[in-house]
Amino acid sequence: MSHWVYGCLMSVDRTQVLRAAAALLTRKATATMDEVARAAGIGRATLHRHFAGRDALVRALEELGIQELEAAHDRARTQEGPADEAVRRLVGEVEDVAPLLSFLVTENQLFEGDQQNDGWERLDARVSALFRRGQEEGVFRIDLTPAWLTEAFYGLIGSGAWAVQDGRVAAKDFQYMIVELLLGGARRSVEK
Amino acid sequence: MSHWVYGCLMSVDRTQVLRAAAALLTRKATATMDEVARAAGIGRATLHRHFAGRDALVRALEELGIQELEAAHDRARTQEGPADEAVRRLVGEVEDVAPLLSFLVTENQLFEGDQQNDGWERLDARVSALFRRGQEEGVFRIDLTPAWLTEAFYGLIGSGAWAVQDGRVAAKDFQYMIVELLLGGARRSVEK
DNA sequence: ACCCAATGAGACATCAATGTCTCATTCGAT
DNA sequence: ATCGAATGAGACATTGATGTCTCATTGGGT
Repeated sequence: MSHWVYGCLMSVDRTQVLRAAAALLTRKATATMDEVARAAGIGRATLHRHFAGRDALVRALEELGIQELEAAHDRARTQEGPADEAVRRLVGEVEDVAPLLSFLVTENQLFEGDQQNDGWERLDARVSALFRRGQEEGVFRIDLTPAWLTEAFYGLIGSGAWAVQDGRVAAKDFQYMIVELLLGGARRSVEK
Repeated sequence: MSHWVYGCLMSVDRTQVLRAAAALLTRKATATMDEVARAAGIGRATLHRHFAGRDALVRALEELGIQELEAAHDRARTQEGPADEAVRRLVGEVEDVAPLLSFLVTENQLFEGDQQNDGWERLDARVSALFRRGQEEGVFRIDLTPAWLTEAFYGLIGSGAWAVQDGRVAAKDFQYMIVELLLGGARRSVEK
């Protein structure tokens, strides 16, 4: 009586389950394991066989997110060319991971600093280094610290992801809106 | 054997309980009712007598946050003077409510759009109107929509609040960092 | 000095999510 | 065709938070 959409037995695709989980948890962060399982099209028992518990699932999502973010950094080649153009490329490459990133950032704030994944530090360091490089090359202003620019970067990515999801911003404008605000600000500049 | 810090019986100060709850939930959004009660220095039963349940508590916090934000708007006189200066004043006035605002925004994202508090629409409208005014007066660029600028405003406020709480940004720099990034962006402008 | 409203502490039932287990089923590999 | 590994469905116990209740205590108001 059941109907299988595609591939029903033998070896559940772990990555595909993670993507389904990310898609759901991104929209509803409080979704239960049962809901995640249904969203992934598998049984709850099977979900537990692959991920020991909710924590394990979230950590696996963390791994996935970190991997994709590092890949985005690599693709954006953030160490090459003018820093502002590198930021633009980075935002563009990060777009697909933005909702997942937003979820993970919120989730991380709940963790009381006990055991953080090292990946975050590496990513923070890469973003921070990009802004620092921009400052040293005279492209970015020096009165805003790299730490704050990094924080703002994540914040705007998250805001952009939510705005797109809620339909307040068109998906095609995601990169432009974020980059223009992050680099140029809201004030109308005289020149340009 | 017990020691009362101040006022131990008769008529718990509702506002003070809300402030304690806000202070705790801001740091740990998943705190239980029991933890909230302890943080407020009252019994769990008493907490339940004043707020029917967790939902009621969060809604009361929403009311409090909305009231304080509207008060901040009033104090900032966002309809007077140049729009960019009005934004600067607004950020300054909003600073104290920032952590609570951050918590409520996250909490609201979980609600599946069922019953939203009207206050948010009013606040959104005020912020949005400020940015629109700035555009009409030629102070703000017109290629970034007021809706996005509003979203970014909230996002940066939240990022700033977390950055301060985690010690990545000094509390005294809160207003400056947010305003400068929001209005001027990270790019170093030629003039100025 | 008395009374009563409000509190704190704790017992209790309830509920939802979790994690574990069993068992029949189904397909892939041999 | 057969075997076996992995699955789905569901039962079950457990845990943690919630909401309700009782009762002794306290202190302000009269």
